[in-house]
Amino acid sequence: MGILGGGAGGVNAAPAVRARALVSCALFPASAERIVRMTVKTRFAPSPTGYLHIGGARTALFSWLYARKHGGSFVLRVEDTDQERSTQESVNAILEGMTWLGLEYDEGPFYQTRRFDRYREVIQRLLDEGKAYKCYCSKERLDALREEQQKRKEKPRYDGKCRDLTEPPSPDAPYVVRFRNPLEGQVVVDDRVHGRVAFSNTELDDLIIARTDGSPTYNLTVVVDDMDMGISHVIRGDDHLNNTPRQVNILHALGVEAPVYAHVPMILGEDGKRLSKRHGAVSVMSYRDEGYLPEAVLNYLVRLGWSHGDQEIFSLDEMIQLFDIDDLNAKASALNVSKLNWLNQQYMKAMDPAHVARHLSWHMGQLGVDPAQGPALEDIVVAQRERSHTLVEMARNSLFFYRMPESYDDKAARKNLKADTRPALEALRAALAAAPEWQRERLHETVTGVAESLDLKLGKVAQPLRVALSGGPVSPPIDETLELLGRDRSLARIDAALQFIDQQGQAAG
RNA sequence: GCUCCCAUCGUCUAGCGGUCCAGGACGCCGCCCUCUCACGGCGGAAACCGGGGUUCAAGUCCCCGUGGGAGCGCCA
Repeated sequence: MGILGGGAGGVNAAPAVRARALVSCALFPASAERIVRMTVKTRFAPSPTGYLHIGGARTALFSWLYARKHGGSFVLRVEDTDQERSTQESVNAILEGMTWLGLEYDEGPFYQTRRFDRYREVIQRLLDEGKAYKCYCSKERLDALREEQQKRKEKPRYDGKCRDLTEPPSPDAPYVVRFRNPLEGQVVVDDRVHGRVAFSNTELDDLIIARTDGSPTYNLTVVVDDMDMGISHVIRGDDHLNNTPRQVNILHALGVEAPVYAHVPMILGEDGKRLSKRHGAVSVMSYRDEGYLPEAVLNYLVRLGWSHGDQEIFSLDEMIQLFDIDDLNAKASALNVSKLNWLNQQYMKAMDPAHVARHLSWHMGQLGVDPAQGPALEDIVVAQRERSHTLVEMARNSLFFYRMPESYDDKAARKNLKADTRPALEALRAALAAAPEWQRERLHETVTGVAESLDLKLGKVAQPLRVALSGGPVSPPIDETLELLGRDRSLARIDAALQFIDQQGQAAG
């Protein structure tokens, strides 16, 4: 079960959806048809000002899973209205991260900068309908206002000076457009992870929806896009929870229903503090660089804030089938590298070695090794996966299969490559040179044979041999190591070790 | 400062009023296995933030406190 299990997959999800829809029908017969037809559409809407953040990747994963589970679609939208900070490199980096994780989108990427005409149209409509107004207040006045309010220990907000203005102060005075937020009542958000959250309209002010240059702001573009794109479920970080009532008000002013919201908690660093660069791996691609399999990262992320009983390992199909927003935790969760390491190893052990080998190949390349010049990587994977947590670790520990170790591990050499062990190495060299068949079981017999003939325990001959072959105290079982390394390389390394022992002897004498 | 959110082992979590002297996982400790390191197996230490209620019964519901976090931009 688990990792490799294709199994039942998403097919089983369909009846569940239907069952839920039927319940809704019973409660709201009038809207039954609409509910049944409503297709799930989720979105991931990063702003391209950096890399794909691990927290962003998790909300993207949740959105993606939810869409997949319900046979809906997943939209990628690039929120690049801040033209100062948005870059194409960043867009590429985000796309690269999504691709590496395998979170393919069904629609998009849509760029907000290409939809300015549409936003202008909506802003104009709001203006025409009196649901928005022009504000001529200068930045200076606004700054002063804010400062004063803070001094008075009040929540800084716009005072509505231009709200009821009928004439502009001067014919071509510059202005921003503000949304006319309701003065009374409250906005209730039925959040799928936080439950019912009520905000009083008196806490909200008239936010700017168009800047002096006419460009739209975030709260406006989000609302227009979610509306136009038919987003049914907005799954995003809970740092947006406070923006939600404003967005709901704009949506209502536009005459549409708000989508379902699910504000997922943010991810914390290992120290429980807000994730930042100093925590190391914050970008998704750094997880590739550090040797994690995308499947393991996905599994790790899905378990952060979500669970299904005691199950720890989920195949993609299982995730799709079992994931539900209602099972999301409301508490922020801290990253835990040791658990990721464990999971990654579980995946390396359970997945098809050929698949793991493809990833390992990239890491070998990073270390300057051409895997074609040595044992098949698939075999290396099988030999090393039990003693590696990451692909980087696996690659480093496997370097000796592809090139002569530059030096011996100090401690290991002192203990195992010395005059005392020379006879064992010599005997091994002779026996291995004469071995009729270079094959694991035979090699095992050869090594144990040498040990017996010298009346030594296996460890007494295996360990010096290990150091001779690998340069250090750790390697796969000695027979396996020999088999993978091959006869020529093995003999050459024993010779080198014998020579090393002699040199040490001379130096000492 | 104001508003909103959050609170079970170190960490990720189970728990959806009685089955909890709180279960699982990672990590940690011990033992077993063993040619090294591991893997694996077995065992162990380790938590309901505090205080009030509600109830026959509270980790589970309510309130307050405390502690964390987020938002309050012509950023997104």
